[in-house]
Amino acid sequence: MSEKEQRGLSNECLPSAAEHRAPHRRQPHPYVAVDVVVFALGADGLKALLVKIAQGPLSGAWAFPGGFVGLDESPDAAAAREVHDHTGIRNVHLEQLYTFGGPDRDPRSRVVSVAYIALARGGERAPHHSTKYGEATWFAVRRLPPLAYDHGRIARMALARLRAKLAYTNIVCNLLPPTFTLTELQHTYQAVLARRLDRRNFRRKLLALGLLTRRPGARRGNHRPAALYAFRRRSPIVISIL
Amino acid sequence: MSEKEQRGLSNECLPSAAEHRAPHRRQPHPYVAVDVVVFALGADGLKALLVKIAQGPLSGAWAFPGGFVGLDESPDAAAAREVHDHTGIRNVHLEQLYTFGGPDRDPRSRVVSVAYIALARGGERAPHHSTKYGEATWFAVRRLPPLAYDHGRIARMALARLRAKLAYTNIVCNLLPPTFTLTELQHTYQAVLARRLDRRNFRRKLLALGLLTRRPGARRGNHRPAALYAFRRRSPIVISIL
DNA sequence: CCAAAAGTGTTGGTCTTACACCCATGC
DNA sequence: GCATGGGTGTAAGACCAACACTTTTGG
Repeated sequence: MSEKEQRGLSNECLPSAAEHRAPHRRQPHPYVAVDVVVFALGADGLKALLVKIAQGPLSGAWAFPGGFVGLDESPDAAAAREVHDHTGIRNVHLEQLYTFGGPDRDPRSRVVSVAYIALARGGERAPHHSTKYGEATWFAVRRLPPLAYDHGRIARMALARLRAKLAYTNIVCNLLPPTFTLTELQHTYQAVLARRLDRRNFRRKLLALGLLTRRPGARRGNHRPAALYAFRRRSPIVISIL
Repeated sequence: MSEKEQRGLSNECLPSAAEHRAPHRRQPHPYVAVDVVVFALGADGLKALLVKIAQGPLSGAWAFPGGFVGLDESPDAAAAREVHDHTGIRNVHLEQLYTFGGPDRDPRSRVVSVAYIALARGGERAPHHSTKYGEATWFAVRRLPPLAYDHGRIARMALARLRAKLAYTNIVCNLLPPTFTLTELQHTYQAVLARRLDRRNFRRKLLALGLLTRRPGARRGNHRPAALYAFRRRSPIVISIL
């Protein structure tokens, strides 16, 4: 994810180089921010983390965690920092969602915001509450409150992207613990997709893909123990899963 | 860390809390630019527009057209402006590709760049040459020269995205004139995908989808006239095509 | 022995792929 | 009449969706 893009030295040689070479130097220009949609599995379905805006005219409204991109950090790093600050989680899976930059997103100042999706492994955790960060809470994605700014749009796009990628990547491994049962895997799919899948077809398909490997031991509960599996590879793979 | 300071005081948590703090804080922050990969159909396959960097250490190198995003325009508008300035084309199909923003892309000024894909209808046109913009040329995507900055990466990502979207959207309509023959449509797919498709299967599949409508008349050449078709809708549709 | 979840196969329909021949036209 | 691209059908295999019963365990 880290975009170490070497634009090179004087980037003002961008394609349209000449145009902005000197002229735009030192002129007011948009701020750059990130907004992060952090998804996690809760007991009752897929959750997303929201924070309550503490100041300004929109105080009290809910929004996704986010903040400015510093001069010396990439948007990816800024997104990772935001996730860590709000959840304490490091090494979440992060991927860029879309960049929103309309001049009227926020009437008070021009902000171009790079939205990210983050997937937190192993279910929701207690978010960090503090005066610094204000109230933060996990909401069921099906019952999000009204969101500030254009975050409603971000929410819809994030969920659509996540659902789409479930079908053709191994992205789901970022929502699961290292080992899991096939039923847990299926429940994860069902929680994200918000629809039921046929157990027999699901198991056959997933096993046939060869992405999983059997792990020793079993999950024991009140009933018949379930075999444990893990993803053979956690690096992103593009394959037709569903 | 300077990271924290950059982001402002208390609650950078608010994704946009930061935003309304922005006006009060005047500190250096990254520039925002766009880079546009303009695709068009040429007689011998898919083309992309490149401009030659005229100034700076990389002068002489090729890159995609791009430029800074002004305070009062959206990245989308900036991308459209770039395309128009270099090609004279308005109303191209534009879609966001990815945002690149590593801090070390430019030692002198930090630039976060939003990359776009643009599709020019009706084949390549003579690009605008001028002292302001320098030399601009259409290159076959299979034989792009070495590119400045990380534009090689942008090129690979743009082509991969375009190919992927051919299979599940009606995006191809943005590369074609209003009416076209099925053979022209197939050639467009083949040019982008760089592989051959079976004519009978292709025609059956496309017609079965119901996205096309027959147009009166026929394309006459040296041989049997070909029926003309048009897309029923040009608004983006998500459907499995291939 | 009962409840609850784990585990397993088959079948019918649909979709995909591969492939060969006739048609309409301009020259 | 012939060269060229336009237009059509079919058959075999792969894939997908629907569906019910047996197994294992804890209590």
